[in-house]
Amino acid sequence: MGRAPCCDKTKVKRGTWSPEEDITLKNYIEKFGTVSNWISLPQKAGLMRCGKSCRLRWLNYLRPNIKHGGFTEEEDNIILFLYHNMGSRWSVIASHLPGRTDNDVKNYWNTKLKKKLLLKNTTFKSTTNTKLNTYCHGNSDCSNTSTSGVLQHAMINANYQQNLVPEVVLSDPIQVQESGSPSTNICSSGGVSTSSQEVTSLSPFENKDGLWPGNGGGGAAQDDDGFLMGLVGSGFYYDLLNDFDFEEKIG
DNA sequence: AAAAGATTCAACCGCGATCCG
DNA sequence: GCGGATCGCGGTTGAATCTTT
Repeated sequence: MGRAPCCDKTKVKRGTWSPEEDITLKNYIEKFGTVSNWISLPQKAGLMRCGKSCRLRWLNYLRPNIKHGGFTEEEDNIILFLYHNMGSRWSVIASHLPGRTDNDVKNYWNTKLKKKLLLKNTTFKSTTNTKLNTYCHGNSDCSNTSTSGVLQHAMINANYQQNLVPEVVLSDPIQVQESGSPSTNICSSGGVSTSSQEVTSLSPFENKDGLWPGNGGGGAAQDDDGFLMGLVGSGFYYDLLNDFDFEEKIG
């Protein structure tokens, strides 16, 4: 015996919503406020629709302050970052992007960002003096970096198993100077550990347990130009999109 | 100009989680 | 504590639109 359907599909309209239906639904919700029971809404509002369909239409399209299309580069980075660290948890990812819905983010990932990654998912290379665009947090001096409260929030609160985050292999090792707590020894295989050392590769957000860093530690790493590489709390982050573009940018 | 192929994205589906009597 | 009802999510579909041939 299968699962009972949420509504009688022979008695509800399906497919694209008409402008009239949109107005009816919007007017009803604006008049009566937050919906406590979506299943009974269509009947009350006079819509020949399934309650789930109404909910979806409201959340993904009619709700105020919804943004469609035109994802910014920062949004791309946030999506990439969160996807690589927690997988396809679209609602969580969308919650860090004001005005974006999980459906929008999912579609954007499946149609554009994923392809972008596949096209460039080869060896990651950097060179000396290449300025990684990093996000940072905690005790770090973030003056030279792009910061994001959204990401800081995500980093502190998430504790997901690290997976899929590619290691950045540095074709020319760089000398970095760490400041802050020496306990921020989280980068593997030649990563930043103590003051002034050569770094051959960067493994973001990996500590000895293979988990995301918690809140604590903190420190800053600079390359030999004084550019802050960006230890983040107890972790490290580099800008995925910029890294993907390294070979194009550097040649 | 037309056909074919590719892309986009709104909407649907079904399942696990949560709520509530 | 149990079980049915509902919610919320991620995966998938398919019609509409765009691009290429």
